[in-house]
Amino acid sequence: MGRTREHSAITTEMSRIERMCVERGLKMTGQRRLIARVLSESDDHPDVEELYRRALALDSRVSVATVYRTVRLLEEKGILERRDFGGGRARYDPADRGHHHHLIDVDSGRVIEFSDAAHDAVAREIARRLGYETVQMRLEIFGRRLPESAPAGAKPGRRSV
Amino acid sequence: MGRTREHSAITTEMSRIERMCVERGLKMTGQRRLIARVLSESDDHPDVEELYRRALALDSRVSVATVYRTVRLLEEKGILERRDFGGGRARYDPADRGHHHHLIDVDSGRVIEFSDAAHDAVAREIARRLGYETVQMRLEIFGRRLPESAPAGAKPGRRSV
DNA sequence: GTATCTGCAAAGTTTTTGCAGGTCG
DNA sequence: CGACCTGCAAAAACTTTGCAGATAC
Repeated sequence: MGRTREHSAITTEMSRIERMCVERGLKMTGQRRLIARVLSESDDHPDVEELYRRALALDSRVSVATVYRTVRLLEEKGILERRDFGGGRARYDPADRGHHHHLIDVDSGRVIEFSDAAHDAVAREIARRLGYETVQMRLEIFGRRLPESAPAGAKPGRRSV
Repeated sequence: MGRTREHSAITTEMSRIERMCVERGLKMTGQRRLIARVLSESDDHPDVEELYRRALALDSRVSVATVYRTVRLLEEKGILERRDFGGGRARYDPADRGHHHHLIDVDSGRVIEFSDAAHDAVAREIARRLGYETVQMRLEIFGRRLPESAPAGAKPGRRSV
């Protein structure tokens, strides 16, 4: 919580997202740098409201309108992906984190994130056969724990299968 | 445009969705019957606006508010599934239709339904590897039309259907 | 310098809700 | 009859936009 206020101090380092912005020739303003940093430091799927809150905590010189404008810009540039998890708000996910899907335990409600290149290839091939190039995809599996040799201490977290 | 106009004639038959409502003990009003019928006769994924339009064409004694209230009710009862295909509007899909996935054209908003046994097998195998038995799954592919025999004048619009 | 960006607030969209009257069971 | 439903319009929730001043390159 207690994020120190370094403000616009000796920020020698460029955030991961900012680097992508620069690579794409975007004009970098203080606000964009700020939002890029917030995005780089987030490993969840924040909505605009949440991004705005996190940005404000670092520097008050930013408005919601700018957050909206920036995420839209970054989405157009392929830096962010917009996700619709329901709930009426768009949520954002840096595109360089790779796709991940969700396995939802129907009994406990727990969500396991995973990624699977083979699956994605299959899905992309389906799209191609239908005449489409895949821009984004979302797979949600609802499942029930197998009673088998279940490893006892299974921990939540991203997994590659 | 030639939607058959049986109107409120000798509607001896109960629509598919209406039957599901009755089975769940819902009070059936004229509006709910109407909306149930529209849903039963639709084989796409209409949003509320579109449902309202189709309902109005059959009987003018219905309001958007009631359509919103009804789809929410039917969703809670498991009769409808709410889909987020982007475009800002929720779209609805009767839950009793067979298992299928969706390919969403990000430019036109059009939705293509498909099913693919090979894909489902892959997904089931992923779940099994994670220690889960698949109960249900949902795949949504967002794609852009491949420049095959594409006519030159296709402009990416905000959305259509 | 100049094209672009930003904050503010007002306007747009989509969905929900308060209320008075109407309907189902 | 009593509980619930509906229409209407106003409100809420989320996102976009017009404009004047500020800023990056």
